[in-house]
Amino acid sequence: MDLPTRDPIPPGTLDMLILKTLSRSEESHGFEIAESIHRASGSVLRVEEGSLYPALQRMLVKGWIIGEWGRTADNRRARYYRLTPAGRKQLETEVEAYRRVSEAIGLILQPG
Amino acid sequence: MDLPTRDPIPPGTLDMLILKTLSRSEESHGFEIAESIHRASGSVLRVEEGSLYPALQRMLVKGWIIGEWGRTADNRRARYYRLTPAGRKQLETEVEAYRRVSEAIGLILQPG
DNA sequence: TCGTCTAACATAGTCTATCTATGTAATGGA
DNA sequence: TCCATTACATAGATAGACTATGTTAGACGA
Repeated sequence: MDLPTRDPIPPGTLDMLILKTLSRSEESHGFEIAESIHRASGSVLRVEEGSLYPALQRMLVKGWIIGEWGRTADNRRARYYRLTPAGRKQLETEVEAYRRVSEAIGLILQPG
Repeated sequence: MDLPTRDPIPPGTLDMLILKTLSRSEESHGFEIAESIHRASGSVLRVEEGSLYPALQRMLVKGWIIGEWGRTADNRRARYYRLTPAGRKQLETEVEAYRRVSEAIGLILQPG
């Protein structure tokens, strides 16, 4: 029983989580982003690669992030992503909507 | 511009919201459930009929709710649903998972 | 230098769940 | 008799995350 605690990413929140993760690091490559989300969530959430990379592609196309090929510390190829101003704006929008809906659900779940 | 404030139901939460709504009323028919969710959410969330009725069907099949045809106050046909013990258990499970994931996302969204 | 391992990226296809659009039946009122 | 409304129902579209699989290139031991 050493499987790590782990829930799937709720549909609709992945972009927000990636954007938020990028917002607090100068730049990151894919694996770093996934690890970062896992760690920052207290090991509750894990992004699968099959979700992560398509999401990064979509966000590149939308102009929310830019990506540049580079080298990791141990000299491997990796694509480094960073937020654009549009991405920062999008993050704000998504967090706002997330909080609104979250509070609404909280109201419904209240005991009573 | 009198469109009511309204966000879509986040995927994966509809069953929980319906179960919770039923848990606080002896019994309700479909329209009442939808109105109840809308009202209890502070008019933020609205369940579309095309989501509501299929969800009720699924939950009938799973044995989480039972439904009986009856009459509304103004003598219209309506199907009245109520929770089963299994439905009550399911509600607990879903709320627990929802809170766990919610907190995890909250951690990630923390400023810093 | 050979062979294997792994990191990192990529994508096709599937699945789940909500939404839009549409339709039915039944009741009450004009 | 005709129409509006309530309540239920369902087909099809759509979105988004998952599983499964594949590719590439560098690391590293023998």
